[in-house]
Amino acid sequence: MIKNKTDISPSIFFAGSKKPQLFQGLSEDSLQHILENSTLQNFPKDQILIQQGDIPEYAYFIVSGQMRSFRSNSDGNEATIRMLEAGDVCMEAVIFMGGTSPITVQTLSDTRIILIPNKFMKSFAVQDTQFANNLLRIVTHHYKNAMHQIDAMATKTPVQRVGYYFLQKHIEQGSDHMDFELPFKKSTIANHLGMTPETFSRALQQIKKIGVEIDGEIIRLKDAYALCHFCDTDTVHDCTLSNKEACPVCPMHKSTAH
Amino acid sequence: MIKNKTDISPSIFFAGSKKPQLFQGLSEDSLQHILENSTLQNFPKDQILIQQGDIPEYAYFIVSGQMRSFRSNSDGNEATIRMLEAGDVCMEAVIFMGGTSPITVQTLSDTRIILIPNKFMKSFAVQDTQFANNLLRIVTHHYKNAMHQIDAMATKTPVQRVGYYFLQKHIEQGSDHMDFELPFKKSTIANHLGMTPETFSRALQQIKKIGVEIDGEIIRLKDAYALCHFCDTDTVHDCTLSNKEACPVCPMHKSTAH
DNA sequence: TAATGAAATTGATTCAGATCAAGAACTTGT
DNA sequence: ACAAGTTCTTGATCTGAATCAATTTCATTA
Repeated sequence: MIKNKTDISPSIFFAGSKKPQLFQGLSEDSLQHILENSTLQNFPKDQILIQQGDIPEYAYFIVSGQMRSFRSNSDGNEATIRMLEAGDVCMEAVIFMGGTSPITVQTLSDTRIILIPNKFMKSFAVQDTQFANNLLRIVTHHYKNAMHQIDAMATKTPVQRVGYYFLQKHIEQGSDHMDFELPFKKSTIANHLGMTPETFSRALQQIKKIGVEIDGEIIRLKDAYALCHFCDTDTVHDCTLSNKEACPVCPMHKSTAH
Repeated sequence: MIKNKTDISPSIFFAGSKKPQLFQGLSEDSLQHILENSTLQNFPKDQILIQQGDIPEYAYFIVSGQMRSFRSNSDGNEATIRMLEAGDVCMEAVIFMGGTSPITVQTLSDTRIILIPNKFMKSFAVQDTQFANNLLRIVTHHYKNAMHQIDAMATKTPVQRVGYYFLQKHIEQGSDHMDFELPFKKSTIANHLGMTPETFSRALQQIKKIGVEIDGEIIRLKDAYALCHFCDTDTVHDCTLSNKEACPVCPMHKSTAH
């Protein structure tokens, strides 16, 4: 473990578009205090940072790179819980669960991470209400995503799951862009959506039929409403088309129509 | 909406075995303050308290009765997220998600509920660090359960899911008792475990073969280790048998053996 | 640029769990 | 205690996604 505290300056994550949720609304002092207690470290691809069943030592703030968290059973089957990119935090929820980690965390690329010690997280959450509330917002957000995942696996077809995932990415990257890039390997996304790579691949073929071009990693929408079939009550609010009548299946109109 | 503030006294939930997580560690003043801002109300069976897509107005603390939260899609398929009993809180996570509710909440029996207003929850969480940390603990716990649910649906067979559910209930109700009662209707449990009632029923038949008697709502273990097959790294820590060598499949021993 | 290996696609087959359908067991109320 | 409605169980069938298997495409490195 290389401690190079002096290397960490707030500029690291201010490089990104916006201040990460975890640090929003914190005073400069608080932020400084967090960074002083943390360490910055690089990890190679495919490194396991913590194993399911281990005691969590750190929360991981991703400066650059990709990771995933997953659970695996004795037969070697894996269920991907989250796929993470720069700006995301990981293990921050696990730390407050108490006990050992229910997930394994693994890098998917060379990754630069800020390690925030478990004990510091816990003690600082009690000291700083803003920090506690940031955590609360982040964890509830994860929980919401988990609800979606449960719902998707229980009631949605593979095509619907892929479509919903695409819709989310589309909205994330600004609905004005008609194309976006898959941020992860297809097999990783497939697992996260609870299906095999084969099924994912076949779902892509289906989705082409409703006006979505797929060119390797690049997804291109032929018209702005191509993914509206996959929208739901949670997602409409983030949709810039939602108030436009043109949307063929918008759940906002539906609720009043039906 | 009947406001009968004077009716709410801390004794209501102290009747249960232990102080509910939500109120743990709070000063008497804080607790009083919460109750003064809340209302107590009775609801009949099968009442919808909030619909998916609605703006959450309250967090629900269950004094007595049963509820469930679920998501449903346009085809009428439902995915049960949680099943709740006396002492549980609901919507406390949703309130901090922002936006509309991703879940519908429904009573499963006549139910007595303390309604804590959304706005009060949010403002009090910023005022009182202990309260924020209680929420954090509760929400992370839900999140952990959600992870299990995802994992179970992605990688476990129906029999394994039922077995794991039974193991949890067994541990909850004190591992010394060799029998316990299913707290919910079988079809509700089935849905929560991501299967049809038929599949649940067939899974019960399978489970009988490994030494679990099923007599209506009553589940009786023929030997203390009957459910150990379904244990995992998260659950061992709550298992009173875990340090006993007799456990045939304990993951704690496995990890060192393999 | 060719060679090697990994990832993705495509096809054929299998199988677990959903669905459909009927009957049994349990509740509830009169 | 009986009738009516649930809920649960059991059986038969069907179906969609997993699995198995073979290419194809793409990425990496010699």
